[in-house]
Amino acid sequence: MPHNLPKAYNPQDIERKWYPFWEQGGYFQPKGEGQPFCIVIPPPNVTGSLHMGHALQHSLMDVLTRWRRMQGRRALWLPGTDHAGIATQMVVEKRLAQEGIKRADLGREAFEARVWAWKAESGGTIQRQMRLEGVSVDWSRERFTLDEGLSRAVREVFVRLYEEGRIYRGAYMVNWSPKLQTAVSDLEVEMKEVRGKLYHLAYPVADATESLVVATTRPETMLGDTAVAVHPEDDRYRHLIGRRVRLPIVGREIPVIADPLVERDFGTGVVKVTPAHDPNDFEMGKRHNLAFIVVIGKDGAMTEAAGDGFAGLDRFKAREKVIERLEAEGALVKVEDYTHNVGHCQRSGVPIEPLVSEQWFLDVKPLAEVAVQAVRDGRTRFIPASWEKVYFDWMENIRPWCISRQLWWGHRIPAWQAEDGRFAVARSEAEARQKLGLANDAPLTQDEDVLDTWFSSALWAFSTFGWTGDPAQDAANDDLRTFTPTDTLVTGFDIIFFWVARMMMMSLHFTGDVPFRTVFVTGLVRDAQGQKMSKTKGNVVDPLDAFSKYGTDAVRFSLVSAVTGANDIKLQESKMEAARNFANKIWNAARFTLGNLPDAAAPLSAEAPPTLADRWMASRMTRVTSEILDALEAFRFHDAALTIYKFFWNDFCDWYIELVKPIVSAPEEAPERTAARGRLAQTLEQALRLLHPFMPFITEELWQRVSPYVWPAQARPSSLCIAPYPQPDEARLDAEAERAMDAVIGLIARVRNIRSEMSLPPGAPVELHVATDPGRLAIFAEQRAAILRLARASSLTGHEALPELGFCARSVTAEGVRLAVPLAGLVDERAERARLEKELAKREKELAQLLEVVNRPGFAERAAPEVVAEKAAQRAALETQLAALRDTLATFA
RNA sequence: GGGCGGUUAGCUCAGUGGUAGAGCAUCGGUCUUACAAACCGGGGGUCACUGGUUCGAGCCCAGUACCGCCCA
Repeated sequence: MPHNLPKAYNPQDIERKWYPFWEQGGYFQPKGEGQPFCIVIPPPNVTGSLHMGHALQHSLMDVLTRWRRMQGRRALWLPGTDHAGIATQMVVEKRLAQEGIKRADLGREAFEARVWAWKAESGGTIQRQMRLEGVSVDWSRERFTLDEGLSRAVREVFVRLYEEGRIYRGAYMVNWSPKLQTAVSDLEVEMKEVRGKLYHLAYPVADATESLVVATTRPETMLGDTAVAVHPEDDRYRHLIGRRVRLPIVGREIPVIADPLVERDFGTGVVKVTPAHDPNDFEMGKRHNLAFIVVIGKDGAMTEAAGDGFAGLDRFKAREKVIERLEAEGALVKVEDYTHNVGHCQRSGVPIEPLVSEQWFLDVKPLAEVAVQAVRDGRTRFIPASWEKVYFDWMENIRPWCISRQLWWGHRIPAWQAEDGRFAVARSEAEARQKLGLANDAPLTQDEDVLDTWFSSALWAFSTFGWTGDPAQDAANDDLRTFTPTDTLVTGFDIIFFWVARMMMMSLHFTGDVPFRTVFVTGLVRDAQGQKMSKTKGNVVDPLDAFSKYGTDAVRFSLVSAVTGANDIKLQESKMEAARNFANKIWNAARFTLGNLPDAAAPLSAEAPPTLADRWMASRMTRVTSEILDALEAFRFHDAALTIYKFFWNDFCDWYIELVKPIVSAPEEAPERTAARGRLAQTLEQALRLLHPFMPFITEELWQRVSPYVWPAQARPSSLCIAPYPQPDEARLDAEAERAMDAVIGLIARVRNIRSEMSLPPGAPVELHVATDPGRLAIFAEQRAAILRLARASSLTGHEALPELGFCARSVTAEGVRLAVPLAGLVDERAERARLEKELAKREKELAQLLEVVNRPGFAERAAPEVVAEKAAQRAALETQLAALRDTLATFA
């Protein structure tokens, strides 16, 4: 017995040892001359740790990469991490806060040093965890968004976009997070329904007795109102256009303007205009040359301009106070409950303050058009394709991207200002001086802001390969030439806008090609109840806990099996348990196989011809292999996983192993035994190769043990990861063997059913009589031993027609094979009669359903000929079965 | 308000227009020396609803209800 496998599969024992073997063996580096295959990883937060979403996506990427590598492709899965500006800075600030330190106390340089220190301390966690996942990434090509190379790419891209006039700087309305003290992009604003109030305020018209009533949800901004507006075609107010109203509390006189942006049916149809604090008002303010009065500062508190009694108050406190004052002045007409959507900072949760601020913007519109076209042309496709519409909709309504952040952790904007106030955007300080025509020692100050993290992520698909932007250098860059455009991106739908769309734009703009050919979109991993996992809910499942509980292979398999389209996945213990059981099944099938192999690990000769079971197995293997390949090519992960699961468990274990058992474990040496053992080893070996992308650890462990019996020593690959992925071999398709096996399996199943239904004692041997055509009888005769053993029969007698056998249990298989099991003395006749009636009823129902189809008017003429023929065959088979059952029942009367 | 997705067995979900499937759960029986994390057998479904197309609809079309997500 050339193995010492423990009886039960214990994942811990085997999962530790293979990753170092693979990594040290360099198996994950692209090799050879095969067609390249490349995936770049969505870079996780460098200081983060693994969650179930990673586990899902990494499992899928690993399936694809390992599969392609085994197919002989020059496969590269490039890993890396993201500096995650806001998230990381927040964590470090929180840690500093525990020491009672504020970021401002430290100053920029010291703070940055602290972040790097934190990165050094916590960094590496996710890489270690990824190794536990078994991901076949090439660590030698690992990248980090703040690496020198990637940073250079960021500067290059920034400078070029600036020179092209696509990046510009200016004071515009942005989404300001008073908590984070930075601008954020539109995407980082989450609209939340808020139950608030709608305040109706009366602004008296100057030199008149009437008032205009405006409705607002944010009365505190009235301190900064510089107009009220009505719709130009609103007859109710037409006469007031151009007049002035007096702002309560403040006393300022402001104009009544007409603007088509005003919604006539909102409130009274008159709106207050606060150009400095509302995006719509900002537009109106510009159109009508209104004054911009900033009454709310970046800290969310009222400014001096808000006036006495308000300056310094928090914006929400100020609201209360404004209301008090308005009420006192009699300007508060009414207050009603009002539910509306308010933008909140996605990261910190606080309400966003729209305010005007000096920021850097990227005009993405022209880039978006190119990126849309690439998907329309099919140069990049989304799977499922329905996401393309989402992508188009967003891209077609895209607005300038605010790319500057008032943070310290990130890529500092490559813009320098001279003492005279002029500034230059450049790749370096030296270049800036040159551009400004300054001396080498002239003082310059670099822009304080950093870039949105997603700006560097947008370059990920080419910056990671060492792109420089210099045509000569890039042409000489092997990796860049070989692996871009990459093949597949696997990512969540939640970052299609943040990341996928922006990579499309940047890659197309700077490399002239798409970043990837296919985007496979995944859903969210939710908890067993379908709730989104979150720390506050406490329902987060740590993948590492799942790995140690069920085994990494099992968790991976359960995740991959759950992937259908981009549907969300509910993480269920029962699914992981089932996968663990599957791993155990594989383990034990290998134990059986190895336990029947000789000590000498060498390929076994096959001097005996293949048995029916062998031919059937080979044929099934071929079919299953092509089904798996079809599924993988089409990203149907669930189908691929389920196909191999059913094949391994139902075909290989339940039938093939059971059928070869007596032969392979025969006590005496014989060519048949050697051949059977060899074929068993080959089948297992091939199945392990099919399974490897899904369950890398257990398959490597077992393959290392069984492959020496299959591969000649010189030809044997040193690892399963580089062994060839099975190819369907048409020559091994054997319809005849499949038909014969179906008959054998059908017969055994009928006998087992009789046994169980008649409650025959499990050990009681039964005599089995069968009647069918001579061809099948010959098959049964040949398979006699197997039938006797698996049906637990003591004898098998073939007949042309069943003879008089006394009291029997009788049945008929789907193929029309009649069978009888004499039961005299074992059970009473009524039980058998009841069983037969039940079966008869079942078949009659089937026939009735079938006849309904067949006899439908028009069926014969209009249905496809194959279908008509198939139905006819089914009908004949059913009628044969029914006749047999009725014959039998007649003997009871 | 616009768009997208979902509604199939007790639960979670598959399902290419041709007699509804899986895993778990359930019921009955088995320690049959690879595996009790297993084996053998069984039960369980007006495929949300209403129309339409078709010889034939879980699948295609239109609408309704409920649930979820995205965008405004």
